[in-house]
Amino acid sequence: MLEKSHKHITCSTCVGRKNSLLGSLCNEEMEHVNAHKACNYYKKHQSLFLEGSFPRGVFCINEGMVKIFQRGDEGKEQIIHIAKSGEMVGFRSMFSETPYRVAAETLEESNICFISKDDFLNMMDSNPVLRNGIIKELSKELSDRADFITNMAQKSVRERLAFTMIILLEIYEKEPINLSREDLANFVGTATETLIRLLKDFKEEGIIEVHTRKISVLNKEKLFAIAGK
Amino acid sequence: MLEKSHKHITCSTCVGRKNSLLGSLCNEEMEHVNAHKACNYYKKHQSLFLEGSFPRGVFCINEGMVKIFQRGDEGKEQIIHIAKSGEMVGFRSMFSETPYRVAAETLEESNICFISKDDFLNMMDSNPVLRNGIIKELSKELSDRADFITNMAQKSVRERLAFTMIILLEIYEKEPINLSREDLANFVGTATETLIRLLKDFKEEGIIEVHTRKISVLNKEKLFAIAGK
DNA sequence: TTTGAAATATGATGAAGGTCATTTTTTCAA
DNA sequence: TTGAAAAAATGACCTTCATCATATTTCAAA
Repeated sequence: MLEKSHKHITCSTCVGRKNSLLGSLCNEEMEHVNAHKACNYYKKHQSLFLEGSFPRGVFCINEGMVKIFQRGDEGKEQIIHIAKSGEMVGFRSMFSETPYRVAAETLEESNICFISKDDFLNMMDSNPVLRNGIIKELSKELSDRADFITNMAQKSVRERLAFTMIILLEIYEKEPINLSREDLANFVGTATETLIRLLKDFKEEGIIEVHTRKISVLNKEKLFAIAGK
Repeated sequence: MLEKSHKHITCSTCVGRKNSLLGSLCNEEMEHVNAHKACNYYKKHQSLFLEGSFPRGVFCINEGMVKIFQRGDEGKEQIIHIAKSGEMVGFRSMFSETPYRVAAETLEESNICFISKDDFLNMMDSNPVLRNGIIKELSKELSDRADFITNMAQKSVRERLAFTMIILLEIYEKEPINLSREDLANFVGTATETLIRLLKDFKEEGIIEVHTRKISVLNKEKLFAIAGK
């Protein structure tokens, strides 16, 4: 149930928390976060932060989806990651004490809480499990991005689309993939027209089914085969 | 001076240490590392670790250069990073407790020390400055890789070559860039033939000067202009 | 110094995919 | 419900770059 007002969202009942980096907090810590955080309802296409701005804390997604992207020289977006319920965004640049080099924007209406930099860093100092979880997460993402780079460099758009759809399948779980063609193209790293043509191919090959903008995967195995491994 | 035997390299006299993540160690910690680490001389093109193997510790480059790369489906390498004196490699996967998804290999003869996982993790537990340095480094690399992805997705090979040469300029400092055409192509993410043709263009445009395999940059500004920002 | 292998270089060719123009469909607010 | 704007789809065209073939140069070992 999406809370459309600015009402407070209680950490202890947050659906995403159990699988999140904050799952390790003790009751006392959680209560502290709960008392100090700010909760916000975001409409579709609202910005969390912009490239170039300075991090003031971390965003914790209660419900909804957020794209993390960079704008290239000609203004075209490259989506780096799509974050969903339970994930935290905005803490990577916070550690390096540099301006954001990526931007974040909701893909759908979302409830997102904000924990201040000080509160978060204090918790990290005092909670080794949280700390190690963060380090692990950063390391995992580094590996993911290495894969991303290699895919970009060596795979065809068709292969990358298949790979991207597998990732989106995990993000959207049972739901059909619900992204604009442009966002999907910007995730795959191609032109919108090319993406649309490839979606048509996939449709004709019986790999996917499309209802207006929503895409359902019918044949996951074929996707794996195309993506290569 | 490159130590060509397996002689011990003393941390306190290590040229790279002052700028390294281990710069924050106190004397006691440094002595402990010094007493427990293993030092090795590597020939050119020797492997530090392979994709799929399990991390047992971190490699600390005293002298030399190491390429970090992934092998794509057709066996073609994609170079993700080139590490030099003072840098540590191999700790990213160590934190995530997963097999390496990248491989590391020397680009030239090198002296590289090895610190065991336990020793390193213990230090991280007890030294907050080291810990924060690591987190900061991981975050910085995440940003760099986001740039890398966006470049791959949106820039032409010519633009990427210029960008890559700027990075290499920082790595090689005053020295001419000394990489095989194949490695350079695998860093830029293109075919070796295409890379060679572009180098010829750069040469004709007076941007670089080439002596056999060594490349000197004559006009850094032009490189920046081509790379775009 | 010679010789063979590896690295570098060049040429020819074609496919992948980007761009621009235009049409069709969907969405959303009035 | 309708009309306008945004999104999606299609077509035509052309540039970039990968691939394959082959030539030339460099390097190291005999």
